[in-house]
Amino acid sequence: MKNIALPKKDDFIPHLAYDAVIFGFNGTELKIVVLEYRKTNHFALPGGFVQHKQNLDDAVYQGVKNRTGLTDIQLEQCHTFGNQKRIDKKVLKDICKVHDHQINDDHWLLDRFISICYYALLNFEEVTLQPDELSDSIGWYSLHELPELILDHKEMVSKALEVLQKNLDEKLVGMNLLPEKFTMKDLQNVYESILQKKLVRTAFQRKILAKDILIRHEKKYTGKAHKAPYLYSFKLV
Amino acid sequence: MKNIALPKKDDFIPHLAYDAVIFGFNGTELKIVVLEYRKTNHFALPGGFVQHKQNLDDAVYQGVKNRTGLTDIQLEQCHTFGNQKRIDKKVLKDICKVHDHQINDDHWLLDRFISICYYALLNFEEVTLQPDELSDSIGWYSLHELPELILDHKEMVSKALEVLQKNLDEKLVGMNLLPEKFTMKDLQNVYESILQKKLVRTAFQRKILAKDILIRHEKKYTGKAHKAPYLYSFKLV
DNA sequence: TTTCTATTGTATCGGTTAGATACAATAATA
DNA sequence: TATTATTGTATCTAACCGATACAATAGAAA
Repeated sequence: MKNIALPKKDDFIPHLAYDAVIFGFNGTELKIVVLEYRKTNHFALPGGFVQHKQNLDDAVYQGVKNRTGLTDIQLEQCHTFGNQKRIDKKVLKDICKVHDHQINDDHWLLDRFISICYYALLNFEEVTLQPDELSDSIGWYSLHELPELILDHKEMVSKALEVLQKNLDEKLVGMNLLPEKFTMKDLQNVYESILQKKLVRTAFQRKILAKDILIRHEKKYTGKAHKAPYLYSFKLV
Repeated sequence: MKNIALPKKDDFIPHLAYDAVIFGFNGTELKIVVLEYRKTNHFALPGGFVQHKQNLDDAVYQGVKNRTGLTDIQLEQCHTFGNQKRIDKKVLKDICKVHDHQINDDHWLLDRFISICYYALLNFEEVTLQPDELSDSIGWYSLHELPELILDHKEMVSKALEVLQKNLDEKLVGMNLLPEKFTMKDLQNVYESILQKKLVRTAFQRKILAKDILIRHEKKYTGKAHKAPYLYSFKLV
């Protein structure tokens, strides 16, 4: 393993970071991307810093791409976390030590940081996560089985989910959360996973069909002993 | 006029600012607080910087209090503006020059800043605005008659209004915007000003009364030749 | 082939909500 | 006393949602 160079102080806006809550759906459950820093047992959301010459939004897009391998994702801001206590020197020292960097207490990486939290929603099955060199592993974790996260990253997840739920009806169409063709039950599963509650099947079907956003295709024969559901796709506006 | 000391670089987190959109209601219209920097003809939202030892929320509360004289206001975050181009060296130089401070192009106040935008709602009639020493004037401006604002402050106003509209039904907005006792029409005016559209009178009245959040008091005789409306106040939960 | 079972698609009933309309009550004026 | 503008409320209708019912399956079991 080669040692990673630390980010250079002068490249970045000091005291400012971003973190991203990336939601994915695997057909059953809502999951989020969490990465583990090499040999530290520290789990965290993908995050990073903003360069002096970068737009904030661009920095987040690029940074998430670099750290996860994900491209073409639609990130949206959800909250800025600015508590003065959101700092944990031990965590960062642990991370740096693994790469043979001893940093002092006054190193800029150990400063107080304000972090702007973004979130995204994407199709779990159409992407491959690529951990960067800092990370030992990167993976999808179920919301109910998250490892302990560093700093206030757990709070960020809660906030992102809250914002996602609030905007669900406006946001979902066009989000490539499902394969091209899907059943009504598949779609209902997405809603239920995000809203974290059961929906009434008949009312859900009626509501979605009334929106007139779906095209009905052939039936999907699953081999099960019951009526086969139709497949649908989203109407492209 | 005595000269104002510039904020000291080392006290504050560099490149980081906040701005606040403070909504008030005068019985007819929604207005916001805008201040004018002395003798510069530059109008801006009240804003400032975050000290190293301050929580972000606290910094905004304190800063808004210092710059406007407003206390006990409930500020909420609405968006963080991080475009790299949100900078206007001329404006800041103008402001500093008035106070006999010549600043060079590389002065930290002319750096690129990321600004976290907050908003608040308050009772127009119960507050007195106190401009700070930087400001020539501070005042309430109708949304439709805003002066030209520096940087992207106009965009901040739009964003804040959007967030306010989205959260209107949960927020019980009138509470902060109306005098203790008010008529149903007063409350409807608040809603209409915020939503920027006319509401159906009878449906509005029915909806609000159904919420069971109002106490009905005596009638209000205005001297007009028609039935006098009841006065209401909010039930304190 | 017939029967059985689980699931899907749709219709219907009742309750709630909102816009539209109607109208009685009323405060001051002509 | 008649007039006028506004307020408070009731009613009609349409839209929407949960609950329920039920027919239409697709395959397995008998």
